[in-house]
Amino acid sequence: MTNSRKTSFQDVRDEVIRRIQDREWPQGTLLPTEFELAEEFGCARATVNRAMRELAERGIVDRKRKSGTRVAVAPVKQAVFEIAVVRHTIEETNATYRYALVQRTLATAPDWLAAQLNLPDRARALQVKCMHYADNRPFQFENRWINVDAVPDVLEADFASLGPNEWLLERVPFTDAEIGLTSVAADASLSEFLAIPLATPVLQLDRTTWFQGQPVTYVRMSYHPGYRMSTRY
Amino acid sequence: MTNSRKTSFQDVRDEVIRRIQDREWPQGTLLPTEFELAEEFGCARATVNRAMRELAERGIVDRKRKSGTRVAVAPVKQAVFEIAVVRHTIEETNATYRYALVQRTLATAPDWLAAQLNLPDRARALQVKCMHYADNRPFQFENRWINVDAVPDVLEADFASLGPNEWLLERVPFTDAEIGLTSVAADASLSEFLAIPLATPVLQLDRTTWFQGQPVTYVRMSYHPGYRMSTRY
DNA sequence: GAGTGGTCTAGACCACCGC
DNA sequence: CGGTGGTCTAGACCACTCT
Repeated sequence: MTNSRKTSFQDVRDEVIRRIQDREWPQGTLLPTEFELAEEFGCARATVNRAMRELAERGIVDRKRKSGTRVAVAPVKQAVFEIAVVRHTIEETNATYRYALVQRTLATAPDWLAAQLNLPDRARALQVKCMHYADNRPFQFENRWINVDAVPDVLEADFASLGPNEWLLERVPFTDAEIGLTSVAADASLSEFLAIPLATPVLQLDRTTWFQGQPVTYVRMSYHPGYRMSTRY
Repeated sequence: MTNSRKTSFQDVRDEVIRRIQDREWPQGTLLPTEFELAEEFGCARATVNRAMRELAERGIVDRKRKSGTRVAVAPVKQAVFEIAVVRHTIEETNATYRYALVQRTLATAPDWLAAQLNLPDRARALQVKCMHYADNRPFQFENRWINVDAVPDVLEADFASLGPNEWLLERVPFTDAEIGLTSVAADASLSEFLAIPLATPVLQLDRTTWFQGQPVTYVRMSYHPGYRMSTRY
């Protein structure tokens, strides 16, 4: 016997998905109530609820009390990019990871950074520039500013062998982040570190992170040309 | 009185998050069992389960049968980019959207496309090039190929006033998609359409979509310089 | 084998919202 | 007001996996 002793919420979920995909329930259709579906599938209402809640989270259906559940009209597609530590990204491709510190400077935060992070006047920031290599080929250039007030310990970190990203993750797990993706032309510095011609198009990811409302760090990560950030959904 | 008549799964979830953020339960800590937490919070185990399942989905904790629940060590942060229809992206900024068809060509699929979409030999593909403007300024250039076998109706669509993206979404909701983001230099065609100098860095999003295993369309969307794809998490 | 999470049930009450 | 989804409970059995 197959392992279908009970009607599971996954059975309900998958069958509803099938009916939607097969146009048995076209866009905008009002679905049966949870009670009716529970009867049809011969299961408890909670089981149907579990299945439908998942569909609602995925944006496949819209649910409203009293109104009922409808097949979503314009499903908002979401692409989930996993932002992992660079080292993991590299090691996943079976390449050898190498880290190199380029510069570590303590200074008062420049105006634009103070504005970006909403820092008080004359706040101190630690700037860290470093490189990440895959099989000894330049993979990513990292340019980071760390809010010293938020992470006083950072003054004792030399970042000689461990990158600031991994260092921070171990100590100050952030609660909020803002990410941006742009395309920029390599300037003189970038072209040297990434070993590419001047003005080569480069994918640049910038991120600002906060811990419980306090700004922690701002970072710009520039990838080697040809890097493709990808995902499925 | 506040509406806290019962211990809700949200209370449990938020309290657990607090303890993790406040380092009461540092990374790697083994959490109490569901039964113990249920006792502590004075609620049913199912309630605790609901809360913990949500944290597991967010990657905040790792759960394993028998082993128990642990605070995730290197929380894999996920960035969710909403891939909306261009028109919505533009109208959200209160700009006026304008669409223009550039080219519509029916031909046999070129080899590279056949390979990309896994099409049979000599399959027909409809190529559609078009522009999306925001307040009459070039916003995005779209270059798309549509698998005619998957969407025969497409031959009757002229795409004169409605873009292929919106047309397809109404008819062939895809089930799977693969997305990539790269940075490219504007070629001659792109520099004309986007009104930018040759070789300007441009953010390019490419996407292949399938409907129940059958390839539907492949599209490259090139954004105007300065476009920043962003999100929070 | 035994401990832990995963799921299901049957019933209950509540919250929202359209009528 | 009444219908629908949202959630909680108490108990049960199952499935995975560590020892």
